[in-house]
Amino acid sequence: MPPGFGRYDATTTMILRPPMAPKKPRYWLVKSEPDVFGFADLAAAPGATTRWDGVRNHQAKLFLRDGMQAGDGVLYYHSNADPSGVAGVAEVVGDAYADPTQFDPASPYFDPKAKPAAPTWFARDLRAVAALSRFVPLAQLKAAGKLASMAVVQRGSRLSVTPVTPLEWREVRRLGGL
DNA sequence: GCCAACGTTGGC
DNA sequence: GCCAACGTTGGC
Repeated sequence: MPPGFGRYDATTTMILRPPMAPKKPRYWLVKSEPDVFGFADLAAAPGATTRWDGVRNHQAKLFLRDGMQAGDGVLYYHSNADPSGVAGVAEVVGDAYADPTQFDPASPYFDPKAKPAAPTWFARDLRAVAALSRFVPLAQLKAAGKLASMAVVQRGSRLSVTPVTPLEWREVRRLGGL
């Protein structure tokens, strides 16, 4: 090992890993009932973008607020549908912000305990990227060995926002013809 | 529409 | 802090 190696190494590390290095994309699955707001509704929205609000589960909130990053990939899943399954791909737009519905007494998502100075619930904006060429029904997700660990195929799974691994992301897209 | 699986609420 | 009751989710 040459003299001065440590200093050289420190310098290269600075160059190869600058403080502003882009973050690795993460992947998620969100559930929505197509009778309420399906992937087609998202694609037809202004800018193909909508506010993802009304999440009232703390675990899902943490994924939404702290896990998601702008640009992350999102699998758009239709729940309570015939059949249920993944309909399209979306992306995370911008940063998390306080969910305004928690402060709105007229909203079904109103939370009387929530304080504007310290919001309880958070929202994100999601933008439709592409419908799957082939809808991927839940039965197909369950039959795919690579997807056995996905939250959505687990019995009794109710979380409306769940993480997806890069491998799962690629496999669902492949099954969907993207 | 049924009902299993969860999460939350509230009495104690 | 326990836990029964209740409400909701979501597959089927």
